[in-house]
Amino acid sequence: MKFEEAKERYIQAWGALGSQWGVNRTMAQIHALLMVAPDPLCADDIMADLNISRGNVNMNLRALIDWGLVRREFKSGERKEFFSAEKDIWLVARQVLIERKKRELEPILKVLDDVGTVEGDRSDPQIRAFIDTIAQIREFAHKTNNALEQVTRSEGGWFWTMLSKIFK
Amino acid sequence: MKFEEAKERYIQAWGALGSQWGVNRTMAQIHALLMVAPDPLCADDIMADLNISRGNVNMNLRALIDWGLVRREFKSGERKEFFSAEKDIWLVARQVLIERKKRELEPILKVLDDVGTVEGDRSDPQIRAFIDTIAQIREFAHKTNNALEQVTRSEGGWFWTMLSKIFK
DNA sequence: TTTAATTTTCAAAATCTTTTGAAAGTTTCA
DNA sequence: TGAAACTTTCAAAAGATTTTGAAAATTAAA
Repeated sequence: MKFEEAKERYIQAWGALGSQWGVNRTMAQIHALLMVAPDPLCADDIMADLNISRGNVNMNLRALIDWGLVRREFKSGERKEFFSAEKDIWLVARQVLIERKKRELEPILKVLDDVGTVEGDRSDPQIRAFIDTIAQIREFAHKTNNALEQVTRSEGGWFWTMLSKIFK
Repeated sequence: MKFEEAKERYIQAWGALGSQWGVNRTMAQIHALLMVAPDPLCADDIMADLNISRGNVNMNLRALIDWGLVRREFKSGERKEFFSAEKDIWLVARQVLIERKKRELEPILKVLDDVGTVEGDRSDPQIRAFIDTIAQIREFAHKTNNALEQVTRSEGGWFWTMLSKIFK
């Protein structure tokens, strides 16, 4: 396979993966592009490579920065901004876990804690089933949250450690 | 909080969570509803509860069955079909991991294996960076795939086991 | 077989999300 | 300061996804 074709296939696949996991396809594609770029890229580079508008590039770059996956870079002698992505995939995964935990797991924890305090007749099968299932989900969510907390605390080799623990 | 309000909050939150993770909001809501229902529900029950059309209920129920999260139930003396969801949240999580692994992780593994064989001048920084990053992602993806394979193989208490290993 | 109950399908409509592009804003340099 | 280079914003357009609802298909009882 030629380089251009391989790069295209990889970027498309990464975009599709993002889509399936609720991440904007273009955001994932920009991320994919930056991950394989040997040097930081500017907005025009990304516009040309992915064939998208300046506004689109700008918005998605800011989202990536907000997710902690992309950094602004300043090149001496250049007026415009450049951007680069973390290349260590373990650190990328860690950062994604940290953000999704904060953005998605923690808010639902709050809801589960709230609705777990429902008042009502516990002999009503509707209410009893609700309370039981919520208690179970709540326990699961808290345990998952704690596990992620631990796992993302250690910066280096955390996933290796975890994997070797699972397998042994 | 009253039961109806709590149930509503929980179903909305579950739907939003699904959305954020690339799952149809209504599909997640139907799943949420079935998880707290003490007995199997029929299409009309779900239509009434969530205020959605019959076609919508039908399509999303079939998707849930396809994901292995909902079962058809037959009630004696009743002509219509009823539906129930697995209530053990650990088994639900396991099933979701199994399906996402199959649907999303494995296809990208194939792409990474393919694009890793790119031909070209390794002294070109573009090509070198591409090959290096792909190799890293590929290793990560394969390790994750193997870990999930192991973790989802054991039916009971798998997650507990994993969690206790992470913490010890 | 006929009829009634129920489920499934899918084209069109509604809704939601993403993208564009041009105007406004900001920064840098002469 | 003024002008050029560059970035940001956001309303409108395009595009994608979801939902509806009525017709077709299926199933079970009479």
